[in-house]
Amino acid sequence: MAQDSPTFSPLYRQIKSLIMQGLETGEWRPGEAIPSESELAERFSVSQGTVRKAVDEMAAENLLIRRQGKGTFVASHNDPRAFFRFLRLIPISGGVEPSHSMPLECWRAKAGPEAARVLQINIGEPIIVVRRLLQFSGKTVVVDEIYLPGEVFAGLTLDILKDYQGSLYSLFETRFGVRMIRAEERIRAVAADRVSAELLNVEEGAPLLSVERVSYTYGEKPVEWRRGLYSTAEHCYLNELS
Amino acid sequence: MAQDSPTFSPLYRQIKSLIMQGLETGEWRPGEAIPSESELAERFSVSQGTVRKAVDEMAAENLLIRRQGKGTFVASHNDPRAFFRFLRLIPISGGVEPSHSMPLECWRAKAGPEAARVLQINIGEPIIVVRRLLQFSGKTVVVDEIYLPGEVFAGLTLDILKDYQGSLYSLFETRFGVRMIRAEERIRAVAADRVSAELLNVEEGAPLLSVERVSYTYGEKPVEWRRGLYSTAEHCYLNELS
DNA sequence: GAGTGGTCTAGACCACTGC
DNA sequence: CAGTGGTCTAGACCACTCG
Repeated sequence: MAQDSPTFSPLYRQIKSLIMQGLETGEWRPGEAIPSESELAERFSVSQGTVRKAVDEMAAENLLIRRQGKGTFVASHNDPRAFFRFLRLIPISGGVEPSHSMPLECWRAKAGPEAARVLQINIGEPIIVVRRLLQFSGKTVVVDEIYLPGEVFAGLTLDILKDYQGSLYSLFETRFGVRMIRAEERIRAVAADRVSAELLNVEEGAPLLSVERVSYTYGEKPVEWRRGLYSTAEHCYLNELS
Repeated sequence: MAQDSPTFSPLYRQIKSLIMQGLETGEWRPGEAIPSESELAERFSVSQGTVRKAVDEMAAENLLIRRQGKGTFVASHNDPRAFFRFLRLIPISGGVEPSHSMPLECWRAKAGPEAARVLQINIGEPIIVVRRLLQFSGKTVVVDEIYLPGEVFAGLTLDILKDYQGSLYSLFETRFGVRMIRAEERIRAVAADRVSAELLNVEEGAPLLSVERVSYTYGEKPVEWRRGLYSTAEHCYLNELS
């Protein structure tokens, strides 16, 4: 027999949607605790187990963080544990190195066809372009070019970037209320152009990793397009497959 | 107060271990169904919900596959849906291309220091080395060199590799009873050497993706060390971050 | 000790598959 | 229709954090 209710959605998913709404509307902000499971159960008139299943899924998606005895918290890029969530670069020699972001430029532009397509905006709409370096132990390992929709990040300047201590996504979150949830990276090998070669201190034409990233916020909305060139002389991109 | 029982392990994890044992010992083989939740609950003298939680975790780890109305099955690399689980290469133009593995050589050797370290065997122990190409739409995109512990894959020959229809991991699973569960890939950009350049039909010195993979079977045991050179002229390595 | 998340149970019912 | 996984409930108790 055919499926009885083609749009069947279990209760816990509806609860999940309601909690998602609370995140999107800012009812509960990154870093804050959401109400306890029993409170949510009462508010939504379901059993605690059903709330639990909704929260379980969201915790698995890195949207919420559970801490036994304390509560359930909205995930935040300010949390130092989240720092390497999107940066898969590690030193070949092993160990952990201090990293540092060094913004170079920040200017306004109009979206070309490609940026418009990726960011799902119209051609000609304002965008912001950022160029920056990423350094490990003082050595430049990544040169990034970052394209942001101007509407969302209105007011972003080089000074803001330079002054901010912490990761870029932490800045986006606290200053612009934009929380990156998910990203896709497309990786290729390319030859270093003259400018990048100089910045990365490698020969012109040396092989580099080209990492193109599109980041999404709530509702699968793309809000960042980034292209990075990684020098893999002393670092490598680590990926866990499972 | 300090934690009362430092080795506390919830019941569902113990059940999970028991089910894991069933997988490792081959009580239930890849592709087969494991007993129903109620059967397992009775066998282990726990409630169905506890079995459920154990199975949930294993399904999340791609060890088991649940199919409503049918049962719970041991994950298998023979399942066509598992084919792209470890291969993150896609055509830039989008779409799906037929891929084909072409083994070139297969010989015996003794483990050098590096292979021994990675595969956690002793230096000088027998290993098997395989060289092969991966082609998409008839074009060679990857050249792989694969190092396998000789003890585990005893009897592997070039003819076996050539005759087998299906993925390499599918062969390992059905013929040698070795199931790959997890892998780590370390990615760098390198310049094409003469031999690889010829095979991949690119210029010598052209930038290539170097993908080093270590694959693990049950018990975190490494059973494959692989180094691939990927031509990213028309393909790219796709990674989802979340 | 009060409050939180984490575990475990027992039972009812729903959705899907295949005979 | 019987058997499977999937959902939902209500309640008990455990482990952890903090004041």
